[in-house]
Amino acid sequence: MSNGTAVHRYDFRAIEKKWQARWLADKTFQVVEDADRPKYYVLEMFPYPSGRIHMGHVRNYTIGDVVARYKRMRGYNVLHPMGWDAFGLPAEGAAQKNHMHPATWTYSNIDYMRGQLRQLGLSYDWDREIATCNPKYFRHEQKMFLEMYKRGLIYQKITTVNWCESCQTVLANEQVIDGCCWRCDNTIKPRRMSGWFFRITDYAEELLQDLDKLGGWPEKVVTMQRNWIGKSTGMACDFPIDGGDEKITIFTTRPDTIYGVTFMSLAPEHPLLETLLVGNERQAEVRAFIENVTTEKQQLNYGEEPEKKGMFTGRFCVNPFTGDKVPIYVANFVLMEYGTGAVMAVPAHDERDFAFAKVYGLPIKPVVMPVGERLTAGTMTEAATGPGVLADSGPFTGMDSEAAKKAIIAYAAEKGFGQARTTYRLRDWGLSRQRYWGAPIPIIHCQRCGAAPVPERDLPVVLPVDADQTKDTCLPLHQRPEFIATVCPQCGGPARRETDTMDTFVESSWYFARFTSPRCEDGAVDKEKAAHWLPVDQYIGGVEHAILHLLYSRFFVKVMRDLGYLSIDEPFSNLLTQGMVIKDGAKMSKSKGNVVDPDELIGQYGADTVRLFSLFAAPPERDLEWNAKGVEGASRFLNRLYRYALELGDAPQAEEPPISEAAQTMQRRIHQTIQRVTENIDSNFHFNTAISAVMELFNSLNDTADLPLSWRRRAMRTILLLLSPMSPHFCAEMWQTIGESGDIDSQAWPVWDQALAQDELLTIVVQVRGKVRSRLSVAADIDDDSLARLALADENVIRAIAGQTVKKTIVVKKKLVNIVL
RNA sequence: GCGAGAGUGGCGAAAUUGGUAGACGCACCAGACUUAGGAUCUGGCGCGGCAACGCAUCGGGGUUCGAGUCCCCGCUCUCGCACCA
Repeated sequence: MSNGTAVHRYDFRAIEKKWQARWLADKTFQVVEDADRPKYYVLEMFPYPSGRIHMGHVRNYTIGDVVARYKRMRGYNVLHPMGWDAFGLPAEGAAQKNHMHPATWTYSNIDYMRGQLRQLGLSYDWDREIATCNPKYFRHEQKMFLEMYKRGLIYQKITTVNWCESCQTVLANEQVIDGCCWRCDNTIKPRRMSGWFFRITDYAEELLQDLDKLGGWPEKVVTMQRNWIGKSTGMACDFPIDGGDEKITIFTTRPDTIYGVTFMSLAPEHPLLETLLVGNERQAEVRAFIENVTTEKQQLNYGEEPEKKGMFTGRFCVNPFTGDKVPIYVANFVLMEYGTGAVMAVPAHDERDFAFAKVYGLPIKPVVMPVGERLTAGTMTEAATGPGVLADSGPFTGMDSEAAKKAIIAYAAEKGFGQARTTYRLRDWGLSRQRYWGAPIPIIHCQRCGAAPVPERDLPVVLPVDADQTKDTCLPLHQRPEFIATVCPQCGGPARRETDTMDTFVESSWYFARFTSPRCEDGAVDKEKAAHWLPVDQYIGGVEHAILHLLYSRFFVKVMRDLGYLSIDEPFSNLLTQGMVIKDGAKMSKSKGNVVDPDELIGQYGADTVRLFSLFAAPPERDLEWNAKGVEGASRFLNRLYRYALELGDAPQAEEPPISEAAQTMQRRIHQTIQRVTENIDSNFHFNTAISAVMELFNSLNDTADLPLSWRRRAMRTILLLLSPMSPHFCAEMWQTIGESGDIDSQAWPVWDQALAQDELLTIVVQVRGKVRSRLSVAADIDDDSLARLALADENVIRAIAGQTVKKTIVVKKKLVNIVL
C-alpha cells in the first residue's frame, strides 16, 4: 500500500489497541449488583481452550457482545462473563505429544485465547473469568456430587463398555469402527465395568413439563429435547411362564391390542432367559443364537440396523387376559434398555411384529378394527396401527380403542397382574471417565464400609502430578498407586480412592451459575447473587448442544434448586442458536482445508470490520457463508464513515441555520433509522438488517447536497451510536473525531420520535387489475375519496383502463389504490 | 420411516397484519480522477424487448381486487431421532 492511500484509511491497529487498553485499565465492563437498574445476564457458551479461537467463536461472541453493549446502552445492568471449559481429552493427547502436563498446555492456551478475545473488543467483566480445571472451581462440583450422592441422585452400576486392550481405555460408540479401535485397529471387546450415574431420569417428567416454560427457545430445540426424553404412557403387565413360578413383565403403549397377542419377544440380554433355558432341550441352539446376535450387534456401525431375527425358546407364557399359551421368542430387535426388555407381540397391529410373524409363520390375530373395516388375518398385507373398535376382545369387544386402553389397564390393576406405567427414552447420565484430565470423583472405596464419600474438609480431591513431568504425565488415576492408596474416612482402615474422573459436561452444567459469584469460597454460588442474576436472560451458542449441554444444564439447575443453591427452575430464559460458519458450502474444518484464521483477518482488517461483516452477512440463526470480498465491503464502509468523520472534525463550528427542507428530510431519516435499527435488534437480533438501515442513512447523508453542518453532525452522531455495539472501537474513536464529548461507552441508546419519523408525503401505488401502473405522491392525511379520484385521473391509469368500466376501487390507507375492471 | 426447518437475481440476503418483489452488500459493466490503481468517486445491474410492455419468488392447482406471504398436491435440500414396543 503506498503512503498516498494511508490517509484514506483509518488506523485500526492503533485505534483498537487504544480502546482495548482503556477498557481493561478502567474495568469499563465490570459489573456489580445494582438495585436501581434492571439486570440483564447475557452469556455465550464458553469455549474449550483448544489453542486458538475459530470463526465460529468469533461469530458467537460477536453476537453476544452486541447484545451486551446494546442492553447497556438501553439502561440495563449487564452481566457478561467469560471462562474456559478446560478439562477434556485433547489436552491429554497434546500433553503427551509435547511432554508437558495437561495443565501447562491448557493454561497456556487460555492465555493465548484470552488475548484473542480481547483483540476482538469483547466487553467481558474479566474479573469473573473462571477455568473449570481449577480446583477452586471443581471443589464445589465435588461437594455437590457428595450432596447428590447423599440424596440418592448418584449411584454406581456395572455396565457394558467398549474396551480397547492395546490403548487401555474405554471408547465411545462413535470411536468403534467395524468393531475395531479407530486408532490402533485393535478389536474392541465389550467389558463389564463399574461406573457412576446421575439419576437424571428422576427428573424426566419435570424436564419434559418445563419445556413449556421455554417460550424464548427455538421450537426446534424444544422439540428435540421432547423427543429425546421420549415419554410413553401405557401398561406394565405380567405374563406368567407356563410351567414355572416366574413372570415376564412387558410394557406396552397399546393395551387395547392385548387380545391380539400371538407370541412374546425377549431381548437377548433378558435376565429371565437363563431360567427359561435351564433343562430346556433347545438350550444349545438358543444360546448359540443369542451369542450370534450379540456379536452381530457389536460389529454394527453406528446407526446401522440388523436384519430382524428371532428364535423360539421352546417355552411358553400365559396371556393373563385370555389364558392363552403364547410361545416365547428371543428377538434381536428387542432392546433391554427400554421398557422391560420384553415385548408382547401383536402382529396385526405392530409393523415389526407383523414382519416377524410373516417370516416365522406365526399367527396374526386382528382385534382392533379401523372404522368401516373388517380385518381378517388372511388378507392383511400390513399391520393396522391406527385406532378403531375392539373385536374378539372378551368383555372389551365393541369398545373404542382409546376407551379400551383405560378399561384394560383398570382391569389388570384390579386383578393384580398389571398397572398403568410411564416410560421414558431418556437414560441415566453416565458420568464416569477413565481419564486423567478431569475432576476426580470424591469417593473412597473401603472393603468394610463400601463406597464412602470423601469428607467435605478433605475437598478438593486434586489430580496427582508426577515429579518428572516429562513422561507419562497423563497416566490415568487407576494406574497411580500413590493416588489410590488411602484410608477409609469412616473406619480408618486401608481403602482405595475412586479413580474415575467426571465427564466434562458436568463442569459446563453449572458454570453459568458460578459466574454470578465466581470467587465465592463457601459454596458453588453465593445464593443471593445467584438469585439476583439468574436465570440467564439470553444464552447464545451452537445448535449442536441442543440436547447434551442444554439438557444437562437444565437438570443441574433443578438439582441445585433442590439442594438449596438456586431459586430458579430453568437456567436460560431465551436461547439463540447461531448457525455455523461455512465456506465453499461446507463447515470450516482443518480436514477440508477451508478454515479462515481470525488472527489473520483481524491483522488485515481489524476487529471492527470482522465483527461488522460477521453480523451483516446473515441473520444470526442462519448459516453464514464466509466471503473474503464481503469483508472488504465491510471495511470499505467503515473507511467511508472515517473519511466523513474527518471532514466533520475539520469543519469549523457554525451557527445553527434555520431548518431547511433538506434538514427536515434528514431529521425524518434519522428518526426512521433509529426506529428500524432498534426494532430489528429487539425483535430477533437481526443485525444484518439493522446494519443495512445504518448504511442507507449514511448513503442518503452522502447524497444530500447543501445539508447544514449541524445536521451532518447529528446524522453522523446517530450513525456512530447505532453502530457502536457492532464496531465498538471504531465508533468510540470517531465519536471523539467528530467532536462529541464524553465516551460513547457511557451514552444512552438514541430514541426516536414517532411524529418526526412520519413522512409528510406518501408514495401511493396505483394498480389496475392488480398490476402496478402508476405511483402518486400525496399528502399523508389525504382521504380515500380524493385519493381514488386522483388515481383515476392519472394518465398512466387512464391508458391502462382503456375505456373499460371500473367495477370497484380498493383503497388501502397509506399504501395503494387498486382499480378493478 | 418419524420429527423440525428451508427453497427468492451470478452470490450473501431484504420484503408490517396478504398490498411497490429483490432494500443493503458482494461480484460484474461503463465512466471520472490518476504516471499507475486491487484506492476513491459517479452511473448501471432479475430475465426478454428499441420501446410500449411481457415474464419472474422450487413445480402444479386453489382462495383473493391483490399471494414470496394463506390453503391443497408434489419435488428438492438441510438438520435431528432412528428397531422406543
